Amino acid sequence: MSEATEKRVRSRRLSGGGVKMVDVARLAGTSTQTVSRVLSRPELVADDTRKLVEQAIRELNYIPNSAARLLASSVSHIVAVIIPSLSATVYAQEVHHIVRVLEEHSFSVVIGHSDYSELREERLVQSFLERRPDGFILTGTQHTDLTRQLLRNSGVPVVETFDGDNAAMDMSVGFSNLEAGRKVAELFLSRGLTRIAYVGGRSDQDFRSNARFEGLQSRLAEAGLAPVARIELTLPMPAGDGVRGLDQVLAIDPLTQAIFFSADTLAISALLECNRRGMRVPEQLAICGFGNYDFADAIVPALTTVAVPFEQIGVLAANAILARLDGSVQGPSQTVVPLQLLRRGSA
Amino acid sequence: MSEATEKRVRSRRLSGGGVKMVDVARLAGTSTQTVSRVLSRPELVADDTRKLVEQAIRELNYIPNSAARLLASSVSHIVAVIIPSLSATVYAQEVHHIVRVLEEHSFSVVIGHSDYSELREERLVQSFLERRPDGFILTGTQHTDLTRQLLRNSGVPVVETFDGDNAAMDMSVGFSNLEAGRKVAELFLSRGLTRIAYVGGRSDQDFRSNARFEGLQSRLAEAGLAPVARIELTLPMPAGDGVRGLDQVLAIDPLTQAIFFSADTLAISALLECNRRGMRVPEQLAICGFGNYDFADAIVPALTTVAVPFEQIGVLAANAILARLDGSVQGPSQTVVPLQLLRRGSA
DNA sequence: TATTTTTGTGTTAGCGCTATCAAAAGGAGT
DNA sequence: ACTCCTTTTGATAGCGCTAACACAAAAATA
Repeated sequence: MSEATEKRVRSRRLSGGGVKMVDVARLAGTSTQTVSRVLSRPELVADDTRKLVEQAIRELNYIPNSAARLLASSVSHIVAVIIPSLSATVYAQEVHHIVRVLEEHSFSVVIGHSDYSELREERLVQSFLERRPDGFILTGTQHTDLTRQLLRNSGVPVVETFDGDNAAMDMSVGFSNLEAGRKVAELFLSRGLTRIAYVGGRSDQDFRSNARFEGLQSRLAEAGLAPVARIELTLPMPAGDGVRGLDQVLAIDPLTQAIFFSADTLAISALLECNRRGMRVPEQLAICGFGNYDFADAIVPALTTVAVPFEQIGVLAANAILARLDGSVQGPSQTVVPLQLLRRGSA
Repeated sequence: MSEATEKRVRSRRLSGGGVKMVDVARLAGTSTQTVSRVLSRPELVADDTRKLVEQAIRELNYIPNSAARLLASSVSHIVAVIIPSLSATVYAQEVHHIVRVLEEHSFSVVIGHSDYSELREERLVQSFLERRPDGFILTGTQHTDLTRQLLRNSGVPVVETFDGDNAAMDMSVGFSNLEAGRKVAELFLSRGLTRIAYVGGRSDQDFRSNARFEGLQSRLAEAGLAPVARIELTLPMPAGDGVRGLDQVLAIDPLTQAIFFSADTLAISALLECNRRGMRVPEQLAICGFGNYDFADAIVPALTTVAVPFEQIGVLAANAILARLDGSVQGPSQTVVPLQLLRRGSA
């Protein structure tokens, strides 16, 4: 921001409302301390005084300054949330519920996008720490050393989400991507399918997709099989990438019998493309998605997929922060939410 | 938060890092003012001094306290965004781009959900004002009187989004819902369809859907027609509501020839249901959606819909705030982004 | 050389609030 | 009446930073 800007901003702000606690105190005929108490611990103030103060607050349209409060009390009532991107529905869903729960407890949520980059995440953590948040909610367990160090030093409660396979820094709320992969392998095997492919995000970007692939691979290995192809798409993956993934798989092995897509959006667009091409699903090609997306059961055939309780993850993550803050829970914790394989028409 | 909580939070915070600007100044052998300058206007500091200070900052892992900065300078670098809900893709998209643009200019975004309620919006505005944001981005132009008054008093730049039909408080970035409705009516009329229904949100919740309906209705009226049905669904509307809307329309008039759905999610689930029931689209029933959702052109038949540049709205809204803050733009402004009717298979 | 201007840095006084302690007022017990 | 508590309120001193000015040193000008 330019020098001129700062000036302009300040003068605007000063000219605006500008009612302070002293003004309220004066009008109510009390000290600022009493006003402060009415706001934060009204039970300590006599009823008559409290009403007087509340009246003055209303009359003056007084709005407390949270910066001054934070400075004096070191409580910000802010929770910082960093996700890869809000344009992926799963994260938007998660954040929705985080915001919902935290709003009820009068915490504000600040949001940042890591864009699937640890380095961007690090920068965000650094910048968010300036606001002295009371909690951090991150995605995944992959972070730079500096990120870890900064968070540890700050002493802020941290929840890592979406990864139930790896050790967390502090608290974690996730699901087992490994298990998801194994479940899908299990399903394909039970149908006697052997030529199985995987389509997911680039392995250097999408660590949780890697775990799903590993789960798939390990279960196949136990049956003496190996995936016929693994396609890596650059993040973020628009729905249309599903068709590209499908084509790449078929280019590698035209006789592929089953594909596990790391996201329902990909699976759905691939499935619809199969319909258009007259490729029969699941007879000719079985398709399994991940996430139980909105339209997964509306299309024909309905999409077989792994249901993940993303909303629940958001709620639990928010609650984990709250529980730590009010002291009802002390140490680290790891919560793993259950997955459900939804067997429908496509596999 | 309980009394015990506050104590715990404070003691945690005090024990944490706790490096302040004086510590940096001491180590660098300068005054705090010089450190402050290195952070905010490094060009004013001699190269040697600057390096010394930067070194000290790194060595101590110093992280500035934005609350103290705000208190002293009245610039928060926060923009508050209030949307109905993050679980609706359109708003998630918008917010994604708001966050993206503002992050680049080192602004933080705090998010709140109005849940389609003016009263909740009012409460959020009140609570966000405590953080002294440098800007507000709201959804729609429908607000309580107190909301307007608070915002006006605060002097903060405000952008209202998604509504290009009504007058804005300050700045606005939206599209004409009215025009959208008229465009769709035009399309149906050009196909010779006369029995036309509308499915959207409840009229006391979804004001922008109301405008779309009015557009539809007014254009039909010009042709001497009237909608055969208007279905109002309670928000938020999950995709499955599309089928309910479809059923309600057919219950009122089984001979309905065309339906305009106020959101693609509804239209898509209705269209897929028609396929399942063997109802031919568009011959038997034409369907038009709104929003050009992800899978709109992947289904069969492809969904005819109104494309709205939601991303662009996010970008423009963020830029409007930034432009106002750096003084390059002064007064109120209204930006109306263009809509595009995408004629595809379903209508 | 004397004088002005520019550049770089330090000093001081808050920003608006809360923690902490002090103290006054009222009530209960002896 | 007296002490001892409880309840309620106020005075004071920061929280960590920056704006505004003051001032010294260096550079430019006369």
